[in-house]
Amino acid sequence: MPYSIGQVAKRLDISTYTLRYYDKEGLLPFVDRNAAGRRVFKDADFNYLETISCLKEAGLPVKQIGTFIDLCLAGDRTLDERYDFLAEQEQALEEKMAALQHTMDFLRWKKWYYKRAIQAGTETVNYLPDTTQTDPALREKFNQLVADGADPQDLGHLDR
Amino acid sequence: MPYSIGQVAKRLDISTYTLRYYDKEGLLPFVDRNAAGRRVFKDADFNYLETISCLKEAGLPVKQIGTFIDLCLAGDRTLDERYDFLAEQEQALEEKMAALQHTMDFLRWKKWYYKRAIQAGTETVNYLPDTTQTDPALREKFNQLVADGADPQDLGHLDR
DNA sequence: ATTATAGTTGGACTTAACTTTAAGTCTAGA
DNA sequence: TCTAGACTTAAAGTTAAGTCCAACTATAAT
Repeated sequence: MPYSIGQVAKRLDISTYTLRYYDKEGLLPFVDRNAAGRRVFKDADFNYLETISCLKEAGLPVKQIGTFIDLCLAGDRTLDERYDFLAEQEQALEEKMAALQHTMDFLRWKKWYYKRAIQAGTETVNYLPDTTQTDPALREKFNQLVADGADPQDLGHLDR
Repeated sequence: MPYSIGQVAKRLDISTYTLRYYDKEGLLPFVDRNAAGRRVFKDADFNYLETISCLKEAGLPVKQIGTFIDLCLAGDRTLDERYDFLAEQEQALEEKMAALQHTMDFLRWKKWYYKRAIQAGTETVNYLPDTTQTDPALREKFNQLVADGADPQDLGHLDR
């Protein structure tokens, strides 16, 4: 039932330094201390710890996570605020994931681009004549292939 | 056809400081200089700049982006290496997106959790009797609802 | 010719999120 | 009782990615 900082660190696969840093930054006000002043984590604390690591994964700065933890400890009168906070984070995360999907699309187009270059033995097959600029029609073609149902992951696949 | 650092900064919506920093870190070795020593960007450079911003979006550190740019400037003999580099980034990005989806799932479960709490007027509806620990059966129930085809985005929706 | 604006450099500063150090305390086992 | 290992704190150090400053140069418009 009670866990030391070292045990928690191992279980969450983070360092004790990090846990103490979080505590200093106000993320762990719920952690008890024993007579010797050492931190004593309880099972219920893992709910908070899971939330903290989720918000961290979502890209929130430590300070904002602290704000949320404060709301949690303030009791039922902050239920609405907590809901709104999470809804905002959901929205932000949706946007971030859409951006990453866009990045992924670019990566796949570039893989296809290099697949063509490797097969031709030279990057110039992708350039406009007498330039070092990528032929815009090529990207159009890639987009068309994807729009026509090709798997963008496969399009750039290359066996050597 | 030629662009100043300020024009490029505006077009990419980043600061001139950032562009100079990238240059200092070796990300822009392809940029020309005029007689006065000022950077002169050409149209072809935007291919590189787009790639840089994509890799940045993907979360790559500036140094690794520099490595890739170096490969690009080394000519056709690095085509394979460049392909592999991009394939690795694609893989890493897939993993990151999966992790973010997991984070999103958690956020939506918590929204549902708070929706219940708000409707009951107290968070205790979510706890195991006589504890402050979340009832594990509740999360099971949420997972079940999602597995049964409910939209997790809707499940936590709350009108007030 | 003067002035405003945009560019140059090297180097210092900032912020976030750790990470380490120093100096000391506590606890369990030989 | 002694020692190893885990803990405590405050404070300093690190790293990444900018961000800014000082001192200077170049260009364009009045």
